[in-house]
Amino acid sequence: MELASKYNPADVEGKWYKYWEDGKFFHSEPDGREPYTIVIPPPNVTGVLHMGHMLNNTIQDILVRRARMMGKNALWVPGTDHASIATEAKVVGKLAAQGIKKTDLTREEFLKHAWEWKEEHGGIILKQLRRLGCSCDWDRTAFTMDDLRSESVIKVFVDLYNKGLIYRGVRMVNWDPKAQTALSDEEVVYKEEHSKLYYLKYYVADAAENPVKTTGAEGEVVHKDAKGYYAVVATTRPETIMGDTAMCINPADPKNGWLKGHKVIVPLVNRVIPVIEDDYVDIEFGTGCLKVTPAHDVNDYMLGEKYNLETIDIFNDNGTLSEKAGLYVGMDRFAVKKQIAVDLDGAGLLEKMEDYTNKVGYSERNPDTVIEPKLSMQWFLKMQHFADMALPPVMNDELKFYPPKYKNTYRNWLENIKDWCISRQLWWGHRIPAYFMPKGGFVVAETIEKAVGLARAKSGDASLTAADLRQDEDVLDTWFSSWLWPISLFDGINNPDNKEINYYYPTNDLVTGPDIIFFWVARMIMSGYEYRKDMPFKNVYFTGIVRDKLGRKMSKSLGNSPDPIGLIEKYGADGVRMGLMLSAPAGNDIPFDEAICEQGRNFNNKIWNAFRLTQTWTVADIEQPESSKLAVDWFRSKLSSTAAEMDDLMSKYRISEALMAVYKLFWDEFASWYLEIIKPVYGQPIDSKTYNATLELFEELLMLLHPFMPFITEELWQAVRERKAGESIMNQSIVDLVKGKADEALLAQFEDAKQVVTEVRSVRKAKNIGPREPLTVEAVGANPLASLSSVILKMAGLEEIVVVEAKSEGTAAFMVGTQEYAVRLGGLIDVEAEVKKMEAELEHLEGFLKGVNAKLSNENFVAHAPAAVVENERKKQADATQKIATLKESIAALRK
RNA sequence: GGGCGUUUAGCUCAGCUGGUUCAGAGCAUCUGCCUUACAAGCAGAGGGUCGGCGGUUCGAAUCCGUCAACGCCCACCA
Repeated sequence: MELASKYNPADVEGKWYKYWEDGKFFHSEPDGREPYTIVIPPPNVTGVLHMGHMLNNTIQDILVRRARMMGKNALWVPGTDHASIATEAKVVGKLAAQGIKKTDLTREEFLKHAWEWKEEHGGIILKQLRRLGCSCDWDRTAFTMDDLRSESVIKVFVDLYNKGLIYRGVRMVNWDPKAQTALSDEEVVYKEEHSKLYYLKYYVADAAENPVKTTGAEGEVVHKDAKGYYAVVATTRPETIMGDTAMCINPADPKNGWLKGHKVIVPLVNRVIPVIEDDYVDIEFGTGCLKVTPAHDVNDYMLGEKYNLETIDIFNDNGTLSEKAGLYVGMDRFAVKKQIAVDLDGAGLLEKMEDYTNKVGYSERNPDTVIEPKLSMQWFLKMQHFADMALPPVMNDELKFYPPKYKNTYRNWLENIKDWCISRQLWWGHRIPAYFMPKGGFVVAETIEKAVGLARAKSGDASLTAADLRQDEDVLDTWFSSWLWPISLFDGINNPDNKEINYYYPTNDLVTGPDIIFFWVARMIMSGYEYRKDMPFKNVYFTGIVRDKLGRKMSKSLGNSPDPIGLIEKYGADGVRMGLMLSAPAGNDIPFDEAICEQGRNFNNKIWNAFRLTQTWTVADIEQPESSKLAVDWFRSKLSSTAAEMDDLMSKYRISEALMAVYKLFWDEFASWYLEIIKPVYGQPIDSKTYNATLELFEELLMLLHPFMPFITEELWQAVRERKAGESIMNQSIVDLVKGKADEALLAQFEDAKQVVTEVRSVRKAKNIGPREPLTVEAVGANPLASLSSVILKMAGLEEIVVVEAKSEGTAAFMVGTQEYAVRLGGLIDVEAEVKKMEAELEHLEGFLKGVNAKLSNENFVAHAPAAVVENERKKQADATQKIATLKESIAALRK
């Protein structure tokens, strides 16, 4: 068979993926084996694959494929998230492009459009994951809004409500005026912004009946002009003054003490408001006077509660000013901000403006929308109960975080937990199962039928029917369904004692980004303990963020994100997987440079060509050369020790290091040493013993590589020998490889032999001697590597290695350990260069010896250091002394 | 304003509780090679006073303190 000299991934990837999928090799059912389970972090149903997904899913696939080959019953459950707000925003956008406004549609009509969109775009990402090679059990593909998952969500809501953990109430929430919904605290992203601090005049209103009494005390600041006394308030939000219902000072503030007990006038609005006192106010900030707008600021709300202030909500849901504002009604909040500054200034009420930098909250899903703190009626989940359960297992490492630094982040959040606003004023999502009764009040139930029953009982009106009940319009936060994912995927909410949940739960590894540690990871841990009394996963592996090579986040607007499918087409899925993994140590951000995929592709090619070499040989029943026998023994040991090393690295989630270990094993040890040793002279046949051993070793290498590079390894594994139908490399066991014993002594000896070969090659290069020019090497005194002579002869192109008492003239010497070797060069020797080289080494060694001697002559060292360390220093001393003597002799011999 | 993390070769990173022959890897670089598996390759080579300073110790890249730079998370200073 003629094989191309370059591996072409496009020829094989589709073929083998289909083979795996058709063969149901990814499918898992509970059985007697130990399970290994991963649930996918469900990507947004309408999303497309980006580099973050590529990284994340490559890691998961490596873990699950390796577990499968380690004899576990491995299951990776795929699925997608309905992504309530993000998807709804996309659908709204698409409808808008068609000239349809959401507000013109009924809920049912809108949902029809949304489902159509989901059918059209949903699943693209799952197809893309197949291109990557992901070994998900597609038969189990789930969706957070499919029937089972929806039923689970509703059931949990009802349960938590009945437990008194869910409540409904008017609270200050984060309002997204574009999507017109409340958001949780976690969905608000704060960005630093350059803005202005406006200093506004609030005139004293009651100077007539309550004369202003200034004390003249030190530090007092009194403002007065023709119109009377006034206070100055510094604010970044002048457009909210219509909602002011008090002004607040710190009772201990000497600047403003004279304002105590007075009333002031809100500028432009002309409302008279009281001056209240609270030590919440920072004396140092601005003027020490704070305007209090209970409806539009979280802290002001708190003050409002405390002092029973009136709350004037001046905004409509879409961010324009409402009737209650009295001024600027119908104008957008940002237009008002501009206009009111002009108007205040015109009225002489703006004392000054200063540049100011502050943090402004934006919607995570509508990144250009400024969040408005707003009072509204919402549903909340009490979190303290959950935080109490979820903190200990992580802190005591029952549930492990990799890297562990995220434990701090986690703890910090849980120790300052706030209630979770779970309702969203959206249509795409799980509708809250609360039903309002005609005469007020509501009931919470899984179904309308149950709700009717409850409503009759609660209201005492037995004639109530479903038509009388009005279901809450709101849906639940997306994360209120994803937090159940590891349970709901196995139907463990609806059916808590089923075989699957009992078998697969708790899952093993969760692979995700640290950006959703609060949104998702923490909450899954909470729901896990609430509904299974157990952790949802044993380990969490936090990946880094994929950045471009300049260290910037990848983003659409920067256009610095490569197209993953394009990369796969260019380098092959295996090449891209490898490129990503080589640059991805756990927990660090990944500066991704497309060039690294070349390394992956080149490695594929190397493997391909190693296979190609084996195909060129003719096999004969001839005697096995000594060197080949040694090579086989050595490489078996090498493979075992590397397999064990990989196992250790994988257990610590040091995936890129495990990959590097097998990369070097293949390229440096197998291709550069093993194959070169056993390679027959061109045209000559290979003995069958070596040939068979080589194919076995090659297969074993493919098995170790398979989790990282599934496609090429399957292709070659299938090509190495005839396979039965339905066989696949992905089902082979690597347990024996990992447990294999290595002959450490042989490995060490081989390293020395390799060093001899390298030294000889180095001499050849320095002296310009061709690689096939036969040479003789002298081993001075003895040759401890005699047993490996056949290997050294072949690899260094030597005629023979002779043991001599003293080395001859005209040789280039080198040392391996404490053993001296010398290459006979005849007339080619350059005495001066040789002496120079040796002198340099001598100098080096003498310096080294000096250091060792200093240590050993230090009484403190000998007295305090452990015996083994001292012993080692003595050995260093002896070795160095011997080497120095040898070198000196050599130099003297050359000089004579 | 708190908290965490990072700083080791040109680049990306290892280096665990201080001591296994003067600090390692991959990539990149340099030199020589189209040697019939592979130029997406082969062979050889060079390259770092471990961010600065101070301390503990017989001994520090490794522990402590401090400073600096960068990054991340959290927080109600309008």
